[in-house]
Amino acid sequence: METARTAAGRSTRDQILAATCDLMEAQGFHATGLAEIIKASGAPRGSLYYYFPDGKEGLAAEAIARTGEVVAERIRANLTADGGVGAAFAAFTAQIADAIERSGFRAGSPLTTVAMETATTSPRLNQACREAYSRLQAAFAERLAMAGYPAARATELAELLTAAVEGGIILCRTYHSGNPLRRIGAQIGAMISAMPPT
Amino acid sequence: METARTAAGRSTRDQILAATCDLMEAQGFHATGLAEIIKASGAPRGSLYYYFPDGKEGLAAEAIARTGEVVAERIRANLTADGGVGAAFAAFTAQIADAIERSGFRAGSPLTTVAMETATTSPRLNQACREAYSRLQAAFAERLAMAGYPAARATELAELLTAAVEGGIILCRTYHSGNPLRRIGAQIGAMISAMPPT
DNA sequence: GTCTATACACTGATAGAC
DNA sequence: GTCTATCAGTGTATAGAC
Repeated sequence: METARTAAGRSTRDQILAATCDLMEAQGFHATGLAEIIKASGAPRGSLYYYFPDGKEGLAAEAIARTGEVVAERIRANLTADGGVGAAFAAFTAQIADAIERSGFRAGSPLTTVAMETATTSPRLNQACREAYSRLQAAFAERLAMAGYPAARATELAELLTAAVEGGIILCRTYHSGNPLRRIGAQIGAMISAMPPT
Repeated sequence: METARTAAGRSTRDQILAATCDLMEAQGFHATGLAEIIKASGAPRGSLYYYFPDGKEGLAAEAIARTGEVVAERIRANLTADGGVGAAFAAFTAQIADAIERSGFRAGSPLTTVAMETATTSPRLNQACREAYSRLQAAFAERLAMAGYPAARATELAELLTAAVEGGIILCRTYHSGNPLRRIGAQIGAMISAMPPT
């Protein structure tokens, strides 16, 4: 399949997808209109249904999938195991807190809103969210396994880390401050450090 | 101000508010229409703007406030300190997991979706969410203080518990299972038990 | 590939009768 | 207090020209 390229080298399809990711992260599924996506992406108006014949739901499903990959990759890249997993996790959450602040509290937890909106109303988007969360958890688990945790324990702990980060981001965006996540990361980090991998 | 009562003894205003709480918990703010609220509440069509002259936003703000009070009360009632705070927290999360399953994964985290949708788009709803979350955290902190934690430490730990529960519920609703929250509650509970209140 | 025009179902909100 | 009628706006989606 041929893909047209813009001057910036990103395909029109890609621009639409990227704008969808951003807007749904900030506002969720229902608050984000197709018109808004087109406007934000700078893509040609007529090409949305050409590239995404399934309309808004198909577009959102792909956006969720991409977000899952991007975030999982970010976990692998930024959750370094130097100085122990506990300290590394605290530093990782602090990094996220910085990014949330820089975004003006529009970014963070890019799956949460859509996941909650569609958990029982769109099987397709629910499935996409499941797969995306599974990727995040797998990325955490991979890092924990590398730090010496047995596979089962790594999986279990990864689920806790995923939830703690999600919950922390919700508080950050609500309170317009990065500090809740920083404090949560520090506390979980200390707890991890106090408990051996065993 | 006089308040009309229905046969069931609940005011029309109350029915509308209760329906709004339920629907926004399941779907969020933008997906919930006023028509849907009227239908679900069984309230007279003409009375919505009579009781809530500020329209949807005012109605939602009150629903958020009520939800905050209800959930904080539930924390105080169900987070018993018997057998240590760690075990009590694990039991508390298991209770929530049961309720989520019983609801068909429509209930749980009644503030999350609206909080995320409106964090940067509606100052009024953002403020309502802040106050609601503060009540939850205060309820947790109160229980921790009763268990022997110094005030500052209780506040900090309460923030972690709030975030962990929120994050766990997101996973439960996404995966259509109560187990993520049960596992998370057990892990946090164990960590708390291993660390003295100091 | 992209455009415009358009269909048609809502949405939240208001006015005025009863 | 409640109802109905109505408004203007927006939502997604489609058809057909270019």
